[in-house]
Amino acid sequence: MKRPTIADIARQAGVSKVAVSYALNDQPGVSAQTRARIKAIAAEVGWRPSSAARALNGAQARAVGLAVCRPARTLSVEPFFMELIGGIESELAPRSIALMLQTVTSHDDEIELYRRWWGEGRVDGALLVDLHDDDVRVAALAAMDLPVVALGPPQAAGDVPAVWSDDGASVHETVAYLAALGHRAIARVAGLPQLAHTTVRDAAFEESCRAAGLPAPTVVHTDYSGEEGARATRRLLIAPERPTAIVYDNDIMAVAGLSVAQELNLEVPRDLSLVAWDDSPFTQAVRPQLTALTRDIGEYGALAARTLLAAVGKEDVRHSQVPAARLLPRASTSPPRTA
Amino acid sequence: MKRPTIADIARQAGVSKVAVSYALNDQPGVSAQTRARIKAIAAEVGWRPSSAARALNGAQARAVGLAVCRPARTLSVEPFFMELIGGIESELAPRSIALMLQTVTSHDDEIELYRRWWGEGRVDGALLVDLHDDDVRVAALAAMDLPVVALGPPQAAGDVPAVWSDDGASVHETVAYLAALGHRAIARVAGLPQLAHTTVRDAAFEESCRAAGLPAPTVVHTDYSGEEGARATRRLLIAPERPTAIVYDNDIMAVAGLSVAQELNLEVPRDLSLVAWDDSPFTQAVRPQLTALTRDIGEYGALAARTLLAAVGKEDVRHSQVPAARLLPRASTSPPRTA
DNA sequence: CTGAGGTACGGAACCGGTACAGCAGGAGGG
DNA sequence: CCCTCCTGCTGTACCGGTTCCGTACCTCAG
Repeated sequence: MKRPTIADIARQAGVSKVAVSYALNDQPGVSAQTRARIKAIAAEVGWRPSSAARALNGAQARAVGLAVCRPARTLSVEPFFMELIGGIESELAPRSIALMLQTVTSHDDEIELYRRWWGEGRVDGALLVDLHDDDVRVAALAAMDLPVVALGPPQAAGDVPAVWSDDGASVHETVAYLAALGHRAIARVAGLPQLAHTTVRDAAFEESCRAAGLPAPTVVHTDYSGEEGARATRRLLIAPERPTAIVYDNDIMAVAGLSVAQELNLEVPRDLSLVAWDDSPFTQAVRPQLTALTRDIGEYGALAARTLLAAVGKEDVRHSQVPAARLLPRASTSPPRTA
Repeated sequence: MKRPTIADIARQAGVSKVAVSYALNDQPGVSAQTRARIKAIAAEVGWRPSSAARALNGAQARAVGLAVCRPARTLSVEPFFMELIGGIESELAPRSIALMLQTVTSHDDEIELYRRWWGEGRVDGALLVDLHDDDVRVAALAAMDLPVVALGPPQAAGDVPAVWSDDGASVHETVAYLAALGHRAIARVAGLPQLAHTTVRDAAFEESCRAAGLPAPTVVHTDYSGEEGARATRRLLIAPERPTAIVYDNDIMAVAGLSVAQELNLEVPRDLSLVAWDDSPFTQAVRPQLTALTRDIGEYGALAARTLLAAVGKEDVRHSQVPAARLLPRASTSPPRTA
């Protein structure tokens, strides 16, 4: 028993395929009575429109693509992605639009994947994540007329509409707060240096320190993993002039950093203040609970999805912003002992 | 400028559409010379096969579906899902098969979603996760002839082929280990009681304690969140007969439990031993590092994907197993003080 | 009673591929 | 030299919808 088609329904109802098509799509051209009869039959036999047949007539694919350029097995290191996907889904699911997810290993592969998806008519648009400085994907995607929305700072997105949050403001708030507490030596354990938002945060960090009259900060770049976060922290803490506060680019490195501090017999926050970028259940699960830069990642994804759908709908789409991450002071920050 | 079709290529090459189709699909029926010419033209104009047109001819959708029945915004609480998806992708991506991901809020919605995806020809098969006892989805999916593979214990999967790991063996190993250390009062902070693997672990836990000659264990069920993990731990530790060891059903609750113990001035592992189910960067980031039940979640997803692809290919598919989670002792377990 | 206009429906073409039968022309065997 | 087989290609139908256009019928105004 194969899937029923509108031809089957037409035969049962004693009308033409066309009448069935009109009836099921609520288009004028059939009487209310016939429409009801056809709909009843369609419901009874469990008819579903073939997405392939629809797409063939130039209709939309009702799916958007998301390629993630990270090793398939290390997607999990940050809760960030699942939260983002959750937010995206919260906009797509009610509209019955699916998310096509695929991991790739290089930007070239990613471009090729989008080209294929778009060429094959499998997606109506795409989301670009992990924006790099001078990102090769931006120009490539713009050139292929695929509706795209980038998640990241506008200056890295070129002509592609970007959804972003003002990380610079968050950095400034954090540095100003630490400076007000009396910290002068503030270090930063940053993420991958080629990511555009890392560059933005790096620059803002330096600028904020200068504005607060602090010496230039030490910045260590990592791959976001707990191990590298721990190693960076160790390096910072055994240096002759060790910082009294460290700001981490994600939650897992901050937790790892806390352990290293305890390992070195430093008391947090008395001997060392810690700030985590991105709040998560883990920042609250450890003791002391970590001061964190919190933002609504779900809303970030949701706004990106809404923006993309607008772009798919041929609307003129501009950059749009979600609120910057807010500093949420907890027990891991205090005035430094020497202050 | 719209997408080129095989008709365009046929015109340029001066042959029929059919010849082009044969040439591009490496089917016999055209000379090597013509084939090369056609392929050159196709590459030049950037032709891609329309997935819609192919699907219309009964071909496959080259996509599999995964619906997750959890609130969209709380997908992130466990790294588990991203690791699983990473593993699934590692099998799908090389075959150019996409993963359709959608979150739903009820099992009825989930069934309806699969019915739609399948009816619309958008997916070739589906993965079933978070298996419940007496899961309504199992029978519903089996009835609609959609190739399905369930991730969970076979006894909950009914006629659907399951990919599973022997949680009972892992529980047994853990309890035997704790008993050997001298623990007698072992408690368990479990996940959602309606999940099939929770039931399996609950039963195995009780059975293992009996086998080791220990009193019946206290089991507290939670929603996997850090807050509930903390509350459960607090309740266990302030009870008159408090346990000397606690086994948690995920990593985040274990980390939260560790904090609660420290809050109550209990030293881990001297006063309390802790075991986390599922290893993650966080179990190693806290001090003491947590003894964990570790398994290759990526391989779990990969095996599920391979099994599903076999089922899609009409192969006769049976239950298959990944290795059970192995106990990895770290610093959070030791003999109890009184022993 | 006639013609205009609206309603309800049917016929045919089309979207972009694939499957299958048919048909030239050349090679090879008897 | 004729018949068969193989090669290389074409024509046509088809998948399951949508859209354009045509047409029969009914209603109502003039």
